[in-house]
Amino acid sequence: MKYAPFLNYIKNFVDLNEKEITFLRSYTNYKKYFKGQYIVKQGEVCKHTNFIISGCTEHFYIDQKGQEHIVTFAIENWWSSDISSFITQKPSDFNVKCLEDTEIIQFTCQNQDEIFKNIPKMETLFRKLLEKALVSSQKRIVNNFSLSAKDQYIYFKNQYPNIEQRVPQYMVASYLGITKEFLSKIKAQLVKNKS
Amino acid sequence: MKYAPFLNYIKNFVDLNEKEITFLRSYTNYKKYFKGQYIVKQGEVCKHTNFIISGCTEHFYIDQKGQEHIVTFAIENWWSSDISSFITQKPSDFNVKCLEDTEIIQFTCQNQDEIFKNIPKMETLFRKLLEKALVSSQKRIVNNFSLSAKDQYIYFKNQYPNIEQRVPQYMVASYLGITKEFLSKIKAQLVKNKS
DNA sequence: TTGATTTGTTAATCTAGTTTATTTTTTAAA
DNA sequence: TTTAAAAAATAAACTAGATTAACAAATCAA
Repeated sequence: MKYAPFLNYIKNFVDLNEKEITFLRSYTNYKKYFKGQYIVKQGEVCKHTNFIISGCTEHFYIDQKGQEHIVTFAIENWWSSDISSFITQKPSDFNVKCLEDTEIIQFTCQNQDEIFKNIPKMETLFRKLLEKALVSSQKRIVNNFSLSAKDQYIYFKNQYPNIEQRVPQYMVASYLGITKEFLSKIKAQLVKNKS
Repeated sequence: MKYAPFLNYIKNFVDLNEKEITFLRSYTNYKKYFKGQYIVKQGEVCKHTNFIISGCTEHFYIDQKGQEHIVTFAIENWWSSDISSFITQKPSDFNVKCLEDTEIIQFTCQNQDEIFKNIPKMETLFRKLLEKALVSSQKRIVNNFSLSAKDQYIYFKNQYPNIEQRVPQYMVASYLGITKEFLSKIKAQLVKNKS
């Protein structure tokens, strides 16, 4: 029953009856990707909103200078897509790539509209999820303003304790917006000060 | 008719009938603030979502080191509140202060729920507004990653051409996350290179 | 109309984080 | 089990932007 983790997640927020669950299932679909595969590609339209039921993804882009920047990671029970491209249906500025074998439940823009029309509770859920996502995006900007690289790293570890072990260190550095060399220096410093 | 700019704004996105407009008006209220007054105060709960019909506000916070950071400005036809505090009804980490005399339409959390329950189109509108807000918040993080302070300033001027003339330069610097001295240097440099 | 406060400029010095280069450790494939 | 490739550590030279300080305009209150 591949849908179970998805339906359990939804159940945390809203109660759906049998009919609504059936509807939701018929307007979404399951997909499996392998490590290294792309779910979204920079330059192509992001056609789906994806919910991760297992695995781990990185969201990154390549800037004009050819530099790669990781915007975020996503793991089980997170949503993973490029909203900007999804809502405008224009080419995406981002890549979503699997760092592990990854299973998702996904739905298209059209199907999302149908879901919201037929199950208004789902639109309320999404409105609330967006509120939370906006709050944490703003929080990240604020941290960028106020915290040193070291404190941002500590904040990242506290907020996402499960992620650091699953991704290479140079990716954490990229997420933090610093070089891998500097993160290495920060970690050495933290180890020294602890003892 | 103080409500006109607000209703016109709404009309850009959704069609409301007379009954819905009446409902909306009875669940919102008009308020006027003078230059220098606070709409939201750090440490107090943000009780309203505010829509600016005239004027200009700054959203800022004071960090542990006592430093002030401007997170954003807001002018006519923008929403202005602290979502985090509004949705949790916990004390806000931010201040919203009027940089000019400012007129707003506002509604409480409870009334927002009533509005969404009675006019589902309004919840759809807000869901879409939140999507856009999230996209532009993410864009700001991306710019922070990729652009130099100079290019971020240029981006700011292009994206918000109306704001720079209305606020002092040191506030623009604060918004950009740089010192006023450095912004002054950047501007001198831009003037020199233009000629 | 003047003094006081707010805003903006310039320049010297300083520092958090980058760049470049080399070495070491870990991982994974054969 | 060996070996090549990927990831991490270390260190020196470098730079974008901060800090400090002194001063110049502009605005405002009285």
